Amino acid sequence: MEAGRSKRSDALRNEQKLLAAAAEVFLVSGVDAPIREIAAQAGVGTGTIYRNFPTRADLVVAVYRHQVEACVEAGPRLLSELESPLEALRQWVDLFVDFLVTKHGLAHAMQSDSSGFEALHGYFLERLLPVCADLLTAATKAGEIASDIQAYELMRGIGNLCIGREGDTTYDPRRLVKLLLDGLQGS
Amino acid sequence: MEAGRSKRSDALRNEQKLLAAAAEVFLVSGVDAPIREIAAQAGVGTGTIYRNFPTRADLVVAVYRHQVEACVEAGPRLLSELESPLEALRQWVDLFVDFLVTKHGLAHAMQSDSSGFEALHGYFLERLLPVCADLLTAATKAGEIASDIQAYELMRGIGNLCIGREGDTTYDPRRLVKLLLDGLQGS
DNA sequence: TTACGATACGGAACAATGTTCCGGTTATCA
DNA sequence: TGATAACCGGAACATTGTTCCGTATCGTAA
Repeated sequence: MEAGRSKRSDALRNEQKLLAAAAEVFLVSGVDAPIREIAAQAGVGTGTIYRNFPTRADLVVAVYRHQVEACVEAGPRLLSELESPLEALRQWVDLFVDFLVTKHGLAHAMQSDSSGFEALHGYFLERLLPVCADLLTAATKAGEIASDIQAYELMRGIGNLCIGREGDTTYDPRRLVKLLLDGLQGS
Repeated sequence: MEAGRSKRSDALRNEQKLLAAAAEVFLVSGVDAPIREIAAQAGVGTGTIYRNFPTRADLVVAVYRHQVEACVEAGPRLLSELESPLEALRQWVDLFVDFLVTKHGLAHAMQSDSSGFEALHGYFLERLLPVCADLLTAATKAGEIASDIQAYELMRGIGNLCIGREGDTTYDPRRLVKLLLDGLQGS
């Protein structure tokens, strides 16, 4: 593996320009902003975007990779730092929710079944699902959770609850996620 | 009110043809099927659709109006039939969830902030929110609910949990909604 | 330094879909 | 039956995703 030679210098520059431009545009117009808008912001053609990031999900993943990884690392850390696994799960979910709600439209995109966002769903699952599963298992073993819900279902549920226009003071995803977690403790 | 003369007979016929065609297409392709597809199924031009149903939400509302109204009527009935207001709320939510998950993409559309679906959100809220609020208030007064969540937030949360591809056996909205309702009883 | 092949670039071109608009048609009524 | 207002169909336009190819640039070897 690692076949193929390294990229050309201008290609590398463009990749960086694209990442910066995408981060900027995502902030303003959301993760489903038109490709042309990102291309214009970066000062490149649309072809260059597709060459570097074949699907939109690839671009989103690249932009938010650091933050996702931070969430991945937080799982085991919280589990070791805190007495209660359930409390660790709660704090980890807080991080996850914060991440989702601060990225305009990301939660919506994560569960979307169109526009080449499937890969995004897959990436998040691949990285975060094991972390969540560990937290869930630990809390269950500690007898702090009565439900037998699976990690996948829980994450999808949390992700779905985070969907919504931001700035809506009458809908706070955090309140609902808290209710959901409360529900884990048994009826 | 009721100003304006009655519609022409061909206009009425087309309206019926459109409702039947839309119901058919929604079943197969979901509520965000292309307008042209619905027009073709009905055997009319796209202009005719826009004349009868200016926004996509208007068409969706017209197609599902009966079922929404059934849900509206079920609220007070359950409340009077059952001893426990919380149980009434649970059963009513069951009806609501059944309705959402059996309509391909409806839950998704309800919270969408684009494509002229805002009116759909508004219609559902206008009809169902008071019903949900009554159930919630009754359950709270009966001391069966500890949370001080508002009806709007609860309905949005339930709606969001119902978003997802159907046929996914690993994600069951009903299980998550149950957890959410369990959470209402207090942590 | 220059020439050449590989690589990457930009944007035109095509496809899918939403939406508007208008010339022609039809229903209604006097 | 004829006038007219309402209505119809679909062409035309706008937006966005995606592909493709002629051209420009980079890296390298002579």
